[in-house]
Amino acid sequence: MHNKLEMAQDKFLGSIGKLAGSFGLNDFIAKLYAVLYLSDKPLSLDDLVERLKASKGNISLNIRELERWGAVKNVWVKGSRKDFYEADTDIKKLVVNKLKSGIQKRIGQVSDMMAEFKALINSAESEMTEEDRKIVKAYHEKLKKIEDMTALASKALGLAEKLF
Amino acid sequence: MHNKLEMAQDKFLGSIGKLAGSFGLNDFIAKLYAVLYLSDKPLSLDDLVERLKASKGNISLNIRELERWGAVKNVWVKGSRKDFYEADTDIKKLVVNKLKSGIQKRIGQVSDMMAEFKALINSAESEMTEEDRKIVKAYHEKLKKIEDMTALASKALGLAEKLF
DNA sequence: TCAATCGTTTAAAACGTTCTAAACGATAAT
DNA sequence: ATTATCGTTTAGAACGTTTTAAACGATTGA
Repeated sequence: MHNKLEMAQDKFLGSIGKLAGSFGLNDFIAKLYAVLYLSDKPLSLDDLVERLKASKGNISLNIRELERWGAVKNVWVKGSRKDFYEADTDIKKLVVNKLKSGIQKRIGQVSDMMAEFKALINSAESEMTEEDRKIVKAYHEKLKKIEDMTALASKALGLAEKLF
Repeated sequence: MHNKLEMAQDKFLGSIGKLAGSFGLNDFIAKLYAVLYLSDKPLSLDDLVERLKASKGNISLNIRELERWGAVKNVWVKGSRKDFYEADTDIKKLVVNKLKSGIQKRIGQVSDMMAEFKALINSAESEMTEEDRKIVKAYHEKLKKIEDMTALASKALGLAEKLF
């Protein structure tokens, strides 16, 4: 590849990495995907080692993660016994799926969390003082607010799904 | 506070921490906010040290961060020269604001990133081979997809804003 | 059968982030 | 004035995560 193009890509990869990092996901896996996404042909593990100057192990690990996400697939290249990888270029689908499942998981976690907390504070009722009961009542009101918010989040997710 | 209540809260705090962590933000700051959110009265730095079994420094640092977010405010308690803190209980507002500004920032980053990348690959044009030109053309098509997606994200954000 | 070429696994190193303990300056009480 | 009580700052410790290099097993080719 032309040198200036590679330099341009490198800058791009750096930004992609930062962006991904700020979303709480690994920089490197994002760069890896980006390289495959921009490539006009499938790349081998060794190509990626060379392109990203990272260890085989690291790339192997993260490629498998990308496969698990359905973001990358293994393709056969005639005449080579290496594995070659190719990005699924439907970025929108990938991002939306990932966000959707992520949000749903979190909403589920919140529900579980709330249920457990409520069960615990209620089970303590028999041994509570009057003061404690007041506190617990206040808890329930505050928890209600959180529940309202998750309900809204669910609704918003449904709307967003239609939009995309 | 009643012992069982405290244990219940501790479990809750643990879950909150994990949840926050999975969003890429600090566990501890989430627990800190949660304690203040659930508390029926403002708490001092020392109260929080005792409640969370963490160092003063850590709490001081994270309280200031919460203040910066508008999630917590310093209140005066008659008869004490300590600082007391109180959670802003409008969780919905807090979460929505934080998400909104976060998403907007990211969208901006993507735009900047794309602009820079395009500028770089175009500036290289004069020294490019025919093959390079083909690659660049393919880049532009792929970048277009990303731009479409961010545009959609902006639109979705606008809709969500109305909903909340 | 032996050697070379793969991708994966693993134990340890490197790294950034978070946390702590101690020192500090500021303010208030004695 | 001196001491006690605050919150903040900071240098280093602790921690989890990520990355590497090397070893490995499996597969292909000679």
